[in-house]
Parts: sequence; structure tokens; C-alpha cells
Amino acid sequence: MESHEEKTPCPPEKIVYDPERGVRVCIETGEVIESQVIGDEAEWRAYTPDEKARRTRVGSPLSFSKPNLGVDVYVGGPKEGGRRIRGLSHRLESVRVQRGLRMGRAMTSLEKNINQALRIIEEVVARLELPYSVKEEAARLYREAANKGLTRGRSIYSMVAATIYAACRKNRYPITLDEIARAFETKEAPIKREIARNYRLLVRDLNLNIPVIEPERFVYRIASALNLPDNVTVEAIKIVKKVRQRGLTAGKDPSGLAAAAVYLAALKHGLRKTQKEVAQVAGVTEVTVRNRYKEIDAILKGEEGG
DNA sequence: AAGACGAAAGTGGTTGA
DNA sequence: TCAACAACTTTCGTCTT
Repeated sequence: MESHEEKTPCPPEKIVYDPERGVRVCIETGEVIESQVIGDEAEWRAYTPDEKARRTRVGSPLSFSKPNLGVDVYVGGPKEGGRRIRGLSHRLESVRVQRGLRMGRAMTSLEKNINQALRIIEEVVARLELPYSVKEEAARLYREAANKGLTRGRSIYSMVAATIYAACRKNRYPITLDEIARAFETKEAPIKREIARNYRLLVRDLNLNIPVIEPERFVYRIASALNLPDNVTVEAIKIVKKVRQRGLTAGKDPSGLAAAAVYLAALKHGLRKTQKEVAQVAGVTEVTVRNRYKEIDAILKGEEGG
């Protein structure tokens, strides 16, 4: 499980984007790789063979996140008198008209369902400032799930939430279920439990291979949210690495472990944060932070002693 | 008074007979 | 299908700063 990591100049998969500060950092060292603002620039890394094929093809790539895979003939276009159409109803109308002209028949309920889901994905992804790759993955997963009949009888919101969560996990983007649940409007907000259930459904029935997210990625997010300096981040990452060598990470919530590491690292540098604060931004409870912290402390003490 | 601590009971999921 | 199990949460009383 634990790999021998040599000191190589940060490989691409070790670099994460922090939307709050607009920088890329290495999860190995916490080092800032670039400082210019990235914005919502696309990540064109290919994660699967078919993705690669799609992206190396000549011509504009297919887009899973657009109705009809983005190959619609545009009618009227998204602009009107030089201005973007803002209202949702206008956009709906636009989509409907395009559809109607192109296909000469009404959309099936499945198509409607998928298109609605795609709009929700669009909104939520924007709200969470998730990378383009995650959006595409989520859209692709939703299409696949819908075509396999997995969405029938389930709330569209909770299914969308689950696909976004799965897309994040698949692309190793550190996020908690809580954050995703919170990104929905309160009225139709799916319950965490449902999202988790649907997520498992997706993983099982779409045979998804979800990599384990390294606690390091959460370390960076948590430290950043608490405005902790880079040296604390580096310290916390060191702690995580030590702990991993002792095999404490298996089966544990990575964000809980990361939270405890950040808490301990801040403490070491005299920048006291309460367990409550750290727990809150990490999306776990104080108790979990405390438990991990105690376990980490025991390991670290044992190491010093000899 | 706030924070840290630990015990105890509860939740929702996994595993294995 | 059921029971044991692991991880995490909720709640709460008690120290500590």
C-alpha cells in the first residue's frame, strides 16, 4: 500500500488546484507550483482510453455535458443582440427549439431527464468551482447510469449529486459528501444518505474503479481554509506520511486523518486551532479529529522514544 | 467560559457464515 | 438473511486552560 516516494519534481498527478487561492500546489511538499490564476481552465488530462481518443480526435471534441453530446446544430445561438441569454426559461426554450428542429419529434422522458440532469450538473459544478474534467466525467456517468435505468425511481438531484461525487472521486478531487449536498438549493437538496447510497450504486453497477484519495489532498484544502501558512501544510503532510507507514490510514476517512494532521501541525507551530474549527472545515466531527489525533500522537511519540 | 477529553449509545454500511 | 463488525456521529459529563 505504501509506496516508496523519491524526491522527484512533482509529477502531474501530485499537483492539486486550490480554488481559494488560485494556485496549484504539490501534495508532496505543499509547495506552490504556479501562482497565476487558473480560473475554470479545462484540465485536459485523459483518464480513460476513450477519453483520450475523444480528445485527440480532429475537430471539436464531443462533450458529455452538453445535450446530444454537443453536436447540435445551433439555432439562433446563445447570443441575442450581442448579449448572452441569461434567464433559465430562455435557455430552456433555446434547447427545446434546437431539439425540436433537429429531431422532428418530442424528446423521450429519458432524454428530458438527462438534459435536466446536465443543467443541474452545470450549476452545481459552477458553484463548487470544480474542474472541467470533473464536469465531463459527471455528465458521462449520468448518461451511462440513465441509459442503464439506474436513475429510474430515484430523485434526479440525489443522482446528480452522486455522479458529481463519483466524478470527483474518480479524478482524485478532494471533496466531501457534505460539500456536495450543501451545493444544492435547500429546497431540493438531496440527503447525504441518499447521495451515498446512489454513489455506491454507481460504483457497483457501472463497475467504477475509484482510486483511494490521498489524505494529503485534504490536508491542503483544510490548511488553506484555515489560513494556515505553508510550513504548517508541509508539516501536516509529513505527519500523514509517517502515519501511513504505520498503516493507520487503511479504512479510515482520509479527511478525518488530514484534519487531525493539520490540527497537530498547527499546534506544533504554535498556531492553535480548535478541534471544532478544524473538524468543521474538514467535514467531520470533533470526536473523529480527536480520535485520529490521539492515534497519530501515539505513533509519533513511539517513534521519538525509539 | 471555552476547549479538550473520553465514555456510551446510535447510525448506516460491509462482510461472512 | 442475519449477526458480528468497523468507522463515524451524537450526546453528555468531566477535567483543563
